Amino acid sequence: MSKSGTKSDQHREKILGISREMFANKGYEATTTRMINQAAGTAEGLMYYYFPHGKHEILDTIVYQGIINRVNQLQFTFADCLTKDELEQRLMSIFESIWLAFQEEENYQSFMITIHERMLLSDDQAGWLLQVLDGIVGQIATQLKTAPTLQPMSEKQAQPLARVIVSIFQKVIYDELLIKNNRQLTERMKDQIRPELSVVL
Amino acid sequence: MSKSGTKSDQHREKILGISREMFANKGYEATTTRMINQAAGTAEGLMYYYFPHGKHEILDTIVYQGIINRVNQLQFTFADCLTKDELEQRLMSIFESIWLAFQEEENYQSFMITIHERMLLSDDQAGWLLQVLDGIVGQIATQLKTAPTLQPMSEKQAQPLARVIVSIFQKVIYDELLIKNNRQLTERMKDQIRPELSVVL
DNA sequence: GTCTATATGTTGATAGAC
DNA sequence: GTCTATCAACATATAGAC
Repeated sequence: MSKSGTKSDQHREKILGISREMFANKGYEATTTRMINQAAGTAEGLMYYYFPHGKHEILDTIVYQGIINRVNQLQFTFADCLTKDELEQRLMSIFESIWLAFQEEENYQSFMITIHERMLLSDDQAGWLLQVLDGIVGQIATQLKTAPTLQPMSEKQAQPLARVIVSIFQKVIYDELLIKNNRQLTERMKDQIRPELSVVL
Repeated sequence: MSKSGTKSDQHREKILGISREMFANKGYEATTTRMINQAAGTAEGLMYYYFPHGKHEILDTIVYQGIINRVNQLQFTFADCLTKDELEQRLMSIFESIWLAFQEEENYQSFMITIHERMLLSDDQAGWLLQVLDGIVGQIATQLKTAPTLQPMSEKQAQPLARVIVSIFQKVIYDELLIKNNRQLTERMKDQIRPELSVVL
């Protein structure tokens, strides 16, 4: 809806895009409406035509977009993994997919905003992150139960194991993005993850 | 050094304590020097006597204190864990210790500031978090190698396993503190961790 | 819808008396 | 060391012409 390419909508989208970028890189409070208007190339007053409630309405809109856009699109199977090594390899490529998703500019910015401006958001607005991770856990658990490689796995074991695997992924992602400020997928990261997967499978 | 109870030092400490609390709860940018001065009960100008470079010097001082105070004081052993169940129990109590450490007011505030104001800090200032976690990994790995319960564990296995265990802990702590905004240790959290430990041991 | 001009309050920081 | 008074800059938001 209202996704049409109207000139006015383009202004609205421009403001949202610039804001998302600046909120993610400089922080919400440190980003002034003047900076947004200037970078978006729009006049001072116009912002309040599209967002009558001002700056905070922009933030809410961004995070809400983040929620609805982030439907899980990951697709994979373990059915063709006949050796433990192949299974490990498959999980590594799943990690790379997840990492890549977090690098996609809009996702990255929504992630950073969600973490850094948590106190300005509702529990619901921040919850999308947990939902995304849980979704991945669910998918991995489902596949684990049908993986030909491992000894037949009970429902009661697949779920915790899937959680552990996602914890391994999540730790690396959070450490790199939030602490080390690094967005490059390095061999060092993969060399760290591989033995961890190996030890739990 | 300079920990003496001089009147002036008390003023300095008061400003730092109030600032740490406010930076953690409201964010650095959203906290004004006026709020700090008022809450600390000190006059407008006095802040610049103790911190000539202003607001940012306070932030730097807080984070630097966070680094040097956070020497790892965790002590434990697996030598008396004769069954897998006892080992699991021991790891659960280690988790509770870590959780408790993150709840200690000063640690909690330093943690929140480090995450939320990451862009205002140097890599070095943010690095203490990784160091603390790595320290725990090291301790657990050392103990795993001498645990009577498990089949004798090679150096090459203990390290990844210890990393996995800490990943499990870290995921829960980050999810609760950063996303769910929860500081209470619930049974739900423990019930989630236990089967995960069980599946990797 | 888009613009310019401006109101109103707040910010971090300084000067200088005591 | 501690205070009061104040500055210049900047913030968000609004009014109103086009």
